[in-house]
Amino acid sequence: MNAAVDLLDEHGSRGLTFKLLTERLQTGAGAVYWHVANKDELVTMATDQVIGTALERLSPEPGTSPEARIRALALSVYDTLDQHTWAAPHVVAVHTMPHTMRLLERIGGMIAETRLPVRRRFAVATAIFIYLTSVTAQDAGRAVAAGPDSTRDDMLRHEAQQWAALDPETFPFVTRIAEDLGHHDDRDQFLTGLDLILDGLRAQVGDLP
Amino acid sequence: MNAAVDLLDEHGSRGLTFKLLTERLQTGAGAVYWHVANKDELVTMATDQVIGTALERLSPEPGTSPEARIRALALSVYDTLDQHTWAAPHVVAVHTMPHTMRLLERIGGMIAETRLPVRRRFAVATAIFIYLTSVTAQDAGRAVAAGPDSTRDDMLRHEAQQWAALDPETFPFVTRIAEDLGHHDDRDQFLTGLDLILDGLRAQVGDLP
DNA sequence: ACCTGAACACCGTTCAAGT
DNA sequence: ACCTGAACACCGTTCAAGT
Repeated sequence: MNAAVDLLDEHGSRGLTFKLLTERLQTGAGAVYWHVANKDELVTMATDQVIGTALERLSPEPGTSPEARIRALALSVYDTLDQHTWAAPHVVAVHTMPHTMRLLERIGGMIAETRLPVRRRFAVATAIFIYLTSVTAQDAGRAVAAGPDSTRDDMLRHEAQQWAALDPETFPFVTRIAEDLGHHDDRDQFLTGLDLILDGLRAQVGDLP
Repeated sequence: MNAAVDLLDEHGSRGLTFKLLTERLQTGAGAVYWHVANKDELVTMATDQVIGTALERLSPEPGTSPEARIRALALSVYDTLDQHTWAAPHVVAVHTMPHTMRLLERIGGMIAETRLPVRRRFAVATAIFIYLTSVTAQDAGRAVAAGPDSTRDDMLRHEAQQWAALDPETFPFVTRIAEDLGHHDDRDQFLTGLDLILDGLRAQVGDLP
């Protein structure tokens, strides 16, 4: 399984083949199939393992507000998945896997410390959980699409140029913000959305220290 | 291209093969490759076309607040992508495609009607755009994972049982909300997160009529 | 300019046989 | 119980040849 994570880091989920895996493990294909049902399950298990490392690396930080700790937790997961860009798109299928359950449990625990009404806890905790996993997946997916050959900046510059080249009459907004895209950071962007959600949460709870 | 969308609806992006496509179009593989570079590009173009239909089906609804119109737009896209579950995961790669640009333009235009400071418009508009596309992608991805054989309810029930079966000591939150998962609706869930974001937006703008 | 379709390289999965 | 590795079915992509 660790070998699978390594190979996925090197080649991505598409680039991982049973040939590569059996070569590295010095075994036959059947050996792998004795432990997993198919390639999907293999990648899913590897993905859950990555989620596990994100939880491990997090320091407790007691004393701070639940919202701040949710923020820190979300960032830790974001950064970890950013290092394993192949993993994020598979978090979808992983809702029932052990480490991913631990992640939801942590978020829920923090929400429970809030003065949010009990009946709203499920909805808000899963909303944050879903925001976290799915936006991370999208950002990581874009990083994969960019490829290791072209740098992220090159790609953003290229995209910004395409935006700027659009017709300003039909695309007044997009053409005007095209240059903002140039110095855009996915991580900041992720935080902006997360903070909007946390602001919404505070608004529902009533903001007191 | 329309044939591609139909086949994708029938078989999903994995199930779409050049064999199926050339049979339906009564041509050879080379004919398809004359128009697209590879399968990825084919699916990307089909995905953008789906986004286009989501924008088409939307009625203008003038007079309502920008936030309410963003909500309606987001729901339209959500529902359309929900009917083409194969598409959502590919919206990532599509940020530069024509209809997807129109979507961002629309959101941005509505944000511009808000009293949000100009320098924050880019960040907030893309935050909403990213929330919309990526959460939709996750929900749709889960629908694909469930498969057409087992119903959604069966799957949720099964997942809820797994949650309930966890150790209540280490998973106090998850086990307690397990039953909420039973009558859970992805669409409501999507709205909960969206409303949190819109609440956050209103909090930043100052809520006036 | 656009299409044909056979050929190629490759990959996930299976399975009879081994230990 | 767990591993071996050859064999199978299939699929994306290419390309010389056609119109």
